[in-house]
Amino acid sequence: MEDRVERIKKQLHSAGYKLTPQREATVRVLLEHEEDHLSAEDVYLLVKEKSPEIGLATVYRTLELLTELKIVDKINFGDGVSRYDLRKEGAAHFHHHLVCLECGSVAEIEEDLLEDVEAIVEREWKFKIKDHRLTFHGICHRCQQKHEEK
Amino acid sequence: MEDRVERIKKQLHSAGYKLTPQREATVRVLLEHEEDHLSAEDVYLLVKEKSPEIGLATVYRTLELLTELKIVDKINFGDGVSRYDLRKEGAAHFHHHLVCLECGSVAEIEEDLLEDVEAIVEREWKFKIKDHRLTFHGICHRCQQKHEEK
DNA sequence: TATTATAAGATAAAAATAATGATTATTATA
DNA sequence: TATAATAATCATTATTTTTATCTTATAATA
Repeated sequence: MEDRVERIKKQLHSAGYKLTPQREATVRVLLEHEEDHLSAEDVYLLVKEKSPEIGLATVYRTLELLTELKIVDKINFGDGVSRYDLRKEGAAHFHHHLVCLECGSVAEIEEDLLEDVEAIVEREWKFKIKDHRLTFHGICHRCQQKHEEK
Repeated sequence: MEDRVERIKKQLHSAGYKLTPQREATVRVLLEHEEDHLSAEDVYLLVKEKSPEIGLATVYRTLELLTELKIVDKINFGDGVSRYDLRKEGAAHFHHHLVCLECGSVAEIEEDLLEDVEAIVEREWKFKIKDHRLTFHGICHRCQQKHEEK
């Protein structure tokens, strides 16, 4: 945990920014909720628990900054709010998501899976891929089982 | 064009909705701009050119309805606005996008490309896939050439 | 320490979307 | 065809999310 904060601090520094207490608090919330997909509002409320004096605008600005530095990814599952997802360290590519249409759960897939597809796209469309977003919408295992029980 | 409107009309009917003049005007705008990725505002302005009496709320509701019926897909490229994209007829799956980070152009890929990946996800994660979203962010062919010229 | 730059906080503003309510149009039925 | 029931519309307002502004505070540098 501490070393990850430390590394993010360095990333900020090398881009000319500082890890202020507010920014650190925000980063820590993101680290503590790595599995979730928090909206700006979610992050704000969680940061507020520990640092009640922080402002919403600061959280927004921090998330924007972290997105710019590719420390987090801003994603949208179609529910109207942007969500922020910490990039895994050393991950060349953004991970994928499985969004359950019934219970709303969001699972992550770390494996790349797209290597072949990307090779095809780069070759056939002459498009230089920098990043990708892949989300599957469907029914998660648990919700499928619920149906079977009936 | 006419037959596509006709088919969308049938899709609406079979779901218990009607193709009102306002809805038809909206659908026609979508058909005429199939290559673009229009925001609700864009659609509204275009529909207004031909049917100036239409209201923004109607456009929003129509787009919502069309999304519900899977006639259009609501997508988000991360720029804050939802965009609406007509589903290709007979397309079992939503097409993919190539978003250029430099010029902002959005190209479409009709080919599925994900069959293998989906098979893996369904098997390994026991996730029943209903739909997917795949977007590549990168540099389009034209922008790459611009660089080479320099 | 004085000066300058950067960041924070609070609030207001903007933008996008959704909801409401009154009115009109359409469809089905008598 | 007239009437009732339903559905859709417009105009407006409200809500939600995000961004901008302005002042104050903090930190870095000369």
